[in-house]
Amino acid sequence: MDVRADQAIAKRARGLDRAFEILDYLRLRREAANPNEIASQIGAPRSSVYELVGLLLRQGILEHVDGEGRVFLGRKLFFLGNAYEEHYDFTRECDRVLEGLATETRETAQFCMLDGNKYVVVRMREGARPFRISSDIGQPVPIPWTASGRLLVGDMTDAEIVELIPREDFRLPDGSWLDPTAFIAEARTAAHAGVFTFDSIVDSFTHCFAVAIAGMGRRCIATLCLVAPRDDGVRNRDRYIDALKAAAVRLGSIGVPKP
Amino acid sequence: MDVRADQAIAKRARGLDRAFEILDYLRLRREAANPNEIASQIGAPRSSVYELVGLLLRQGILEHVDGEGRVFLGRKLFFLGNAYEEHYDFTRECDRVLEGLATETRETAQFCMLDGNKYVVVRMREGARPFRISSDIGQPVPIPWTASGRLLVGDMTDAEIVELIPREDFRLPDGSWLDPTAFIAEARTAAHAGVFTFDSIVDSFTHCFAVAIAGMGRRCIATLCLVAPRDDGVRNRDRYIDALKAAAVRLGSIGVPKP
DNA sequence: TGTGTATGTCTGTAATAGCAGACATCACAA
DNA sequence: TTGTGATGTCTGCTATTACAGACATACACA
Repeated sequence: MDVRADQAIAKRARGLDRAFEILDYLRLRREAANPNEIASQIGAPRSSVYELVGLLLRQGILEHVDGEGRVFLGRKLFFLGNAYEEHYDFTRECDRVLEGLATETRETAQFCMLDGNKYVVVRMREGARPFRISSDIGQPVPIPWTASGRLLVGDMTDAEIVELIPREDFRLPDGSWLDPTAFIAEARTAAHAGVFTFDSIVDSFTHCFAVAIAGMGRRCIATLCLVAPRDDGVRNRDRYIDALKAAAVRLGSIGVPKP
Repeated sequence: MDVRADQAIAKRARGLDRAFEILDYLRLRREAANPNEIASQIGAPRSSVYELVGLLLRQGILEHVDGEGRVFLGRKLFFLGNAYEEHYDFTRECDRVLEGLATETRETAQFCMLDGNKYVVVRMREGARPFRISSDIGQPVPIPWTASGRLLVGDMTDAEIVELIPREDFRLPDGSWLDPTAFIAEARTAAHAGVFTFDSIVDSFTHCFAVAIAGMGRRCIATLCLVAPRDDGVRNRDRYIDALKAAAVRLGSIGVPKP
């Protein structure tokens, strides 16, 4: 019943890969689940999931969340994540920079990165508007849907870009098809300028501004963005870009491990 | 029957366990390392570590940090840690509370938890003194060495406490031996009062104040602490305890997943 | 009552993962 | 040059594991 008809023979998955599948499933679900449900949702054998969940519980990577059965990400992941954060020491300064951007422009400011082959908002500061614009933190979004996406893949080769981004992610929310070649061309332009702006393609009322933040090795490892109502965006274009570029400079040492 | 001849038979370790051994090693080392060094440091076969590091790199759990070979904790762990943090939503309020405590008392305020069988400072706000007192974030410390330790194990049974804490952790930094029975007695008193204070046993000049923060199910899942010079601690004892208790109330809903 | 679904446990077994160890480099010192 | 240690790759063997599937239980609802 669960035999992948078209594909090759169902291969036996590695425990480690399954384990991280479980963790990622819980992360995106943002809610506890019992092993049974995890198994059915990620399409893994129940007995395997039960065993792995047991192992992960022993490690503190997962935790029992209620009286019965349901588990969620555990404290150990929190500690490991903190160690990453501390090593690449950007959170503190990043929050300050976002604060400054949001105050100065009154628009929503975001710090974004790639998570594997998706774009995610890592940190955000909402603007000072009656109706604020915001996004979900940590929610994966197809790279081609975002201004930052152009910058984040800007230093890859054409082949790397095509290989990284799932083909279906070029299908935009409105149903139209973004030609990968056109996307790559935009990425090249963006990488060269260090900035990319456009009327958002995930809605009809925002204009997005993104600037690149380079890490140690020249690469664009993150972006700073402003999300503005379209008319404001057009009106303040130069000012916003200047503000973003100045902010990016402040975060310039990002990605450099602390001394 | 489980023949637990610990050292006798060289057991073949599970990949998952080894993987988390690697992650924990890097976390505590706080610096990148190459697989060869990791293997020798954690006492694992080189070939196994090379394979596991490869798998973890593919998953984004580890990342190459420099041109060659050396790896450190990866971005995926950061995302997973963030998801934990968001779910148990305490960081933001916690930082505010620490800020308030540090401002009000001018002493160093800390938020502490157990990481497995060790005590760790999770967040900290230094006090407003010419010579500030501080600790390393995330560094494991033997539970019996700390005031918080009494509270954090206060809801376990005697047997659980003895099983949890490695025997050598009852050897205090000054070389003296803390009888586990005495420690457990202190833990009982602390659990009952919800507070524990003492002249620190890791140095000769601080007095520590700790209050319990209870999660959903009555348990003490974290503590708030103040670390003061001894004379100040004695002088302001009641005031500090009141401040901590008030702060703990503000964090009372901690551990409750967001609605 | 039976029937179906959701849950957790336990087993046997083929597939494979962890390991030992050989091999190949490179850097540097003697 | 030779020697020594640190580094990374590769292979084959077998102890272990990921899996299928049986079993057990609890709770629906007809």
